[in-house]
Amino acid sequence: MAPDMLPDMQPTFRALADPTRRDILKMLGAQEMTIAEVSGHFDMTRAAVKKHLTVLSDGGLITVRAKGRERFNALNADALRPVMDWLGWFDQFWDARLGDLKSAIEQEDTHND
Amino acid sequence: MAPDMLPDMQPTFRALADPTRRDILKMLGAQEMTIAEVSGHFDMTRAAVKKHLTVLSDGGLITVRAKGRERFNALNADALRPVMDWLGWFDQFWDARLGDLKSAIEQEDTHND
DNA sequence: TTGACGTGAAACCATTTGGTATCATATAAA
DNA sequence: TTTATATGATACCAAATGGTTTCACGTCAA
Repeated sequence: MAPDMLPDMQPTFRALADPTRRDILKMLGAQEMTIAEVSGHFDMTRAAVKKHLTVLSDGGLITVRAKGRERFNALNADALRPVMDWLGWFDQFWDARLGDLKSAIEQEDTHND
Repeated sequence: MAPDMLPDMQPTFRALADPTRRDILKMLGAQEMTIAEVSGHFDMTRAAVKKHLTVLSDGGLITVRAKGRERFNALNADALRPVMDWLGWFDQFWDARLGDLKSAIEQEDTHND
């Protein structure tokens, strides 16, 4: 049972720390978009949006597919898994108002330690 | 049914974006600590740690209780709730490997829209 | 009362960050 | 082929960030 190589979450947490980037992620949840399309939703230059997309890509949160001269940016929600897991550690300190749900999850995840 | 005032998650996401601060949060999960105690675990000055604690406090992630000349910093895990909720929106894009758990959660949370 | 101790706060510094403008390059269309 | 389009990349800038040092202040103990 070698310990799993845990991914470096830092670029992901970093990517999530900016509100514009969080908005972009939600937008990409609806559909994949080119840089120009994403830029159309914000009051900033395409270059600035491009930088945000690079940070999101560094965090693994989006994937880029090239087609001709266009680049389609798509959400990669799986990159949120390590973040969710990290946050999940703090479940033990929450109020009991979600007790039912919590115990269900813990039972399901018992083998995950 | 007035829409809930959603908290400003930005200071919380910001606070989570730094690895030192994430480490501090986990430390405070074990026990509340003074600044000096927290500082003892890091290779940086007390002043630097104090700044991190301020950022964590701004994000609502810790509470500070004064006793004499000491300040006890305690974890406030409830501030992670909005973050978890925000991330939870992306569940719909995950693989189905947790399908059982997911559907259980969704059923439980149906009234939460 | 006099120190020692724990903390707060300010000034300062290098680096990072989020934005801009500008130019280069590859592809699509006329 | 020529031109328009979509993107990449670079230089530049102001502000924020993460760290330091230094000093002031309240509290506990001799």
